[in-house]
Amino acid sequence: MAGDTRVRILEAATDLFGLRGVDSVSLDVIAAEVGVAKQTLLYWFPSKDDLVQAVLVQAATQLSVAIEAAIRASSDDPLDRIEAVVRAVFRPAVRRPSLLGLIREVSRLSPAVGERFHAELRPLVDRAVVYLQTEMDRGRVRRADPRLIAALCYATVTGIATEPEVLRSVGWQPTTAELRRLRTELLAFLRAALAPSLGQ
Amino acid sequence: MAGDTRVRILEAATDLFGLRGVDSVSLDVIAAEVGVAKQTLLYWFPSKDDLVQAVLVQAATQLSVAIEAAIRASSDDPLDRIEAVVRAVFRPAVRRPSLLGLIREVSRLSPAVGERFHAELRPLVDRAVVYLQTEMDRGRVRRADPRLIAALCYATVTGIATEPEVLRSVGWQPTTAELRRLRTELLAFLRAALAPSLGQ
DNA sequence: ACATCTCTCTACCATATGGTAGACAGAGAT
DNA sequence: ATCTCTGTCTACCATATGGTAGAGAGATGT
Repeated sequence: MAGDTRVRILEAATDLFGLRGVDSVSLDVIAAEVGVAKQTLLYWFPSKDDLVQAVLVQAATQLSVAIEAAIRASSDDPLDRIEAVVRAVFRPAVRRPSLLGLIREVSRLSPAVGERFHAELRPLVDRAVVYLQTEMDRGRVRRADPRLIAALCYATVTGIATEPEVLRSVGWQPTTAELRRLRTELLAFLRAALAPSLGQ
Repeated sequence: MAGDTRVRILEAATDLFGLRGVDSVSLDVIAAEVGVAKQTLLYWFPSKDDLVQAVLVQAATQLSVAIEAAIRASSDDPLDRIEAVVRAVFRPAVRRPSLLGLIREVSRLSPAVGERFHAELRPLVDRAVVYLQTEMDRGRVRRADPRLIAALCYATVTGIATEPEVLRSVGWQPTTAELRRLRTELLAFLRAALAPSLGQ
């Protein structure tokens, strides 16, 4: 069972960190969740910072992979492609609600950890910005600052996926039917926001 | 100077909680920031939970007031009105970046605190949903689920305002000029997302 | 048989944290 | 003058937390 414990620790830590925040989750709690002594955690990850970093890198990798696959599988039309990416992010985010919440934690951690995390995602971001720019030039996406459009799309998706409070405020419930509605509305929202305006 | 200390505690706590998270900020740190003994905090707010609650209620009230004023002062057109609200939220959010970050904390706190916070904002949310519905009926806002549209707008604004990491990822810098650009793009994004589609 | 390596554990420890107890100083009120 | 109330402080405490030291059990290689 080599690595089994390590994997279980990573999964539990991902959920707990993403759900309740890194600082609010103690090593004891994670250990209890995994069903192991705290020492075992510190054997696999020499310090809490190491564990946090490993969790973040793993999350970044998972998202990257899902997104890359969605891009390759999608059609040529930019709005379809963006929809495919959103769907790809939405799926793991729903199966594991802590995933995106985790990313919000980055801003609170040490700059070093944040830097490592960014390095992991940088190529993806850069490509997205370049892609948006070319599609704007071709008139298939509303002309705007591609950097900020990328950030806004990300903020919308992450925001809606990580703020259960907001959805609760408007009477939304986390059922499958409601979830599908939410995804549909999210996609329509983004399509409208990105569609080229008529005067070009 | 009655209440002066109390106010200073509230302000420091708002900033620190919003910036670094409730659990990561100790009473000692807040006390040091205010320049006062920890005991003085516990004199004004009997426990940390009480302080958290007070901070949240104050933030909710501030936002409510700013939004109400913006609504009253705005024109009849729904997109203009929404723009006015966004500007109203954007201003305090920029002056005090911790304000919106604080709201994200709600989901992590005890349900009781969350409930109290929601009660404060509920009327505002309900009115927004009703308003969106009527404007959709009048054909001045893209037809969709008004509850989810409200949540999506909120997620977009909050997301972009509270995720400096994302903006940094795309090379954005927090200068005044860039800030204006961001606000402009955000408003254009929301306008596009909310404008009625042409086939009605 | 022995040594080594891997993995998990129990037993501690130093520090930080939320909170209690109570002293002390100043301002009115009587 | 003394009592009381308000606001701030110092001294302390119980607990939780990240981390260290090192032992024990089982597998593996020689």
